[in-house]
Amino acid sequence: MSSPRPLRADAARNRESLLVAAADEFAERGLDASVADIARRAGVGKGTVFRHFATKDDLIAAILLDRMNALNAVGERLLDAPDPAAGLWKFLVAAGEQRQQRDLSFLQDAGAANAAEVTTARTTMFRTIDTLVDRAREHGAVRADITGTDIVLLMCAPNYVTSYLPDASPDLWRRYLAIIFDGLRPDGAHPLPQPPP
Amino acid sequence: MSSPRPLRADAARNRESLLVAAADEFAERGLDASVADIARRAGVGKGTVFRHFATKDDLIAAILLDRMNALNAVGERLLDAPDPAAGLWKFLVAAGEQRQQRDLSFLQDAGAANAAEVTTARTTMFRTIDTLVDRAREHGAVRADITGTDIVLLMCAPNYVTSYLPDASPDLWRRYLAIIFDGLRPDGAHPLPQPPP
DNA sequence: CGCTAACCGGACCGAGCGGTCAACTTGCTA
DNA sequence: TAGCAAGTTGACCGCTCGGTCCGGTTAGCG
Repeated sequence: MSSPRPLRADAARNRESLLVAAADEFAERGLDASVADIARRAGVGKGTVFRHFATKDDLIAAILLDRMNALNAVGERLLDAPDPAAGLWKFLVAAGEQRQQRDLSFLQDAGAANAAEVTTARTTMFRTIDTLVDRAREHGAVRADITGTDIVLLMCAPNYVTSYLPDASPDLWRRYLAIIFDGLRPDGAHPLPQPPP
Repeated sequence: MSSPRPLRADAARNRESLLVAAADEFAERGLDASVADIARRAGVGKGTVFRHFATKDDLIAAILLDRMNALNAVGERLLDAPDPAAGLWKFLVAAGEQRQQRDLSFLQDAGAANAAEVTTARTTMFRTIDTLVDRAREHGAVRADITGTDIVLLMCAPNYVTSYLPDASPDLWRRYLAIIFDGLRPDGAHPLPQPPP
């Protein structure tokens, strides 16, 4: 199901430049960074962008896919960690570091987030996290009333909250990840007012 | 420094319609809801929008101001609550409920967020929260290494994380507020990796 | 080395945006 | 109730955007 013919050398180079230029440009200017600016940053013409990605949404989907696959690789490597609690923690740190380098969370709001490939990558990630959390729970490292979905939602929060303070330490998110992680621990847990989603 | 002449009756009515129509439209379509759509929703012409608010940013600033003032009123009323822990909790719930009704957090990203009036309202809110947190800390209800700024940042998180699940219970944010609040408690707290901002 | 299919670039298009303006309507006051 | 300042309106402007297209360029194979 992949390409019948490999990309020409220059085309492959341009595709890669475009992907990183687009990621940078989106990180700086937000969701409505213009395709023209992305092309300029990559050092190619605007037409080249649309040759590689039929629409702007397709470009966003490709970026999303790259990042999710990277995270999935980390998660799967952590699945058989000796200490499940540390495994979950390391996964959350990896996710935070990815977003520290370039916060592209808002790309999830674009229509591209529903593209088939992105959806399957997301499903894979959800399943990985579910397993990570199950093991940590069995190990007594997280409270009983927490699910994988809870972690999926909460993992984005630390970077989000620090984005309101653009000139703070780039590592500040680690503080809030630690606070939230403390809230996930079994000791001192209070009953939750709402069931998990 | 206020208006030398009161607004005409129909103008005052239109201004109010515009404010709620704009809030609704922004909540539905995000930051780039068009002025034309807002005008249509309010049942007025586009020119009327610009008579009341010189630019789109001014309109956003007016909405922001309304919401912050409402929250400030709640906070100040809670300042002399008998139980400081409950006071802080109630404030966070009020903030969550405001965002549950209409999530307009992204308006903070607009240039309008730096308008003079908005900035002073925000400063007021920060000071109120600082006091709320100080009292709760003295009362032993939150851990010693937490500041008011921490709460300012974290208070937005519960609604944010649930926005990734558009079809979940509208009260789901209360679950995550409770988890985060558990992380703020003194019992079972682990040392934090980063200093407060 | 020469041929050609793949690739590139940027002028161009229509749509939609924020904002302006001059002609028209209406609430308020004397 | 008459007059007018205040308010309203929608056509209009300049601009930027995502996306198209075709003439010129180039990588790679035989």
